[in-house]
Amino acid sequence: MRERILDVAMKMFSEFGFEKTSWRAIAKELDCSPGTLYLYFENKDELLFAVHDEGFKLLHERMQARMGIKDPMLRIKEMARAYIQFAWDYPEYYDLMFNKQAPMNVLEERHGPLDEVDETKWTSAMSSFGCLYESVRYAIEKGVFIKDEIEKITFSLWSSVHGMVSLCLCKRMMMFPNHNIEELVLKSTDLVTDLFKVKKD
Amino acid sequence: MRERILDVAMKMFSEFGFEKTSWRAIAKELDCSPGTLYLYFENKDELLFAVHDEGFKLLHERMQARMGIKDPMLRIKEMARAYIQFAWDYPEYYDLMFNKQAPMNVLEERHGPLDEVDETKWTSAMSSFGCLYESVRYAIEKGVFIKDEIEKITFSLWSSVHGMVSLCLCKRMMMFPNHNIEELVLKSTDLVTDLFKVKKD
DNA sequence: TAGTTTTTCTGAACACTGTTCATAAATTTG
DNA sequence: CAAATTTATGAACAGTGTTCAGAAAAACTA
Repeated sequence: MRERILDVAMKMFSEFGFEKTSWRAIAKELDCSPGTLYLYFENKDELLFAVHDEGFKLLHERMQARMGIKDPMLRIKEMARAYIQFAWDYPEYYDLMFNKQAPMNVLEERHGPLDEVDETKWTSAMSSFGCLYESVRYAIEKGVFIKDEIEKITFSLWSSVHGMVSLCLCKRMMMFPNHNIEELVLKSTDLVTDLFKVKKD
Repeated sequence: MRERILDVAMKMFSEFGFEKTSWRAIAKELDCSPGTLYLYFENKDELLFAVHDEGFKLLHERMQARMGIKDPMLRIKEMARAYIQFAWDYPEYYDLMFNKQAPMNVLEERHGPLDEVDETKWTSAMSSFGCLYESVRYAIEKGVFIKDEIEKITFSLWSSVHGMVSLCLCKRMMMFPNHNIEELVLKSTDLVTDLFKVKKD
């Protein structure tokens, strides 16, 4: 039953946006009363957390699938592409995973103040991040990426792509009229990634 | 009167967060009825748009103040710092300016679908962006930055910093435990900015 | 000043939200 | 079959943004 709710909720979130999908509407779609949902999710934030978690599982799948790529540069670029594609495919999940407060409230309730919650408490998100981290480490090891703190490089890379995607999804791209936005994102991602290459000439 | 409302609203948004500041609460603070506010703002989205606009004016002030810096590299770094500091100073405004839907709804109502709204309709935001764009152009002209499409570089740079700030404000930094987050942001911003320098040796 | 028009404001009412809880139905257990 | 336990209900609550007939205040006119 819990899975049925999650399933219906995710479909409705994808279709109408999760801000416009009310508790009552979900109940109606499932032919049950609003109260019933509370037997399976403590509140709306918990439902959103569950969706956010499923989203990370989907993202992780796509990133994990590229971990086999031997060429370090290609692997990172393909990962970035997968990340971007995920955002285009599931904009509502992406929003939940990286922008919204709601899912984080659950973490906060469970484990106290967020800045004291360590990475082991947010495993779904960590596994996706782990793919990128590991790939950056690999690229440095192979002498393809510049030598610097892995955390710094990983964070920079991730922030760049997230920033682009986020600005697009939040419709803050009016300063680039006459541009194919999705193409600009891909081109810029390539540019940034290339910047981390060691210069040898 | 309109300014008085805006003033009180901004203070309340800063203090309690704009999601938790209700129309009624603002009215109460102003000792007037909820209906009165509708004489000056058509709805909550318009109020949020006005706040978002004021936010951009503040940001633009800080960026404009750095336009006089002669050293291209230093200017861009100082601009990034100013941008970041703005986010730490006014997290609620930042959220409104770059993450939230609400203010964009107003633009959409006024000028149709967002992807058809050109940059002239979003002047407050454009002026801040213009500072960065101009500085990137300047850095390329002076031979400090690599030669590439200005749009691509500007977008990459802006996305990086926005991405970092955004991830911090949205509390998505648990993957970096034992890190001073604000320091990581500054160091990573420096790193990324330096990557755009032309290699001459 | 008195009367009329115009502007400003009110607060009850509406439709909606997430959430709670006594009650009822269904199911499992003895 | 009866008792106990699980599962489900839907009215009720306090909250949200928004609307609108009517009241108060201000401005203008005679």
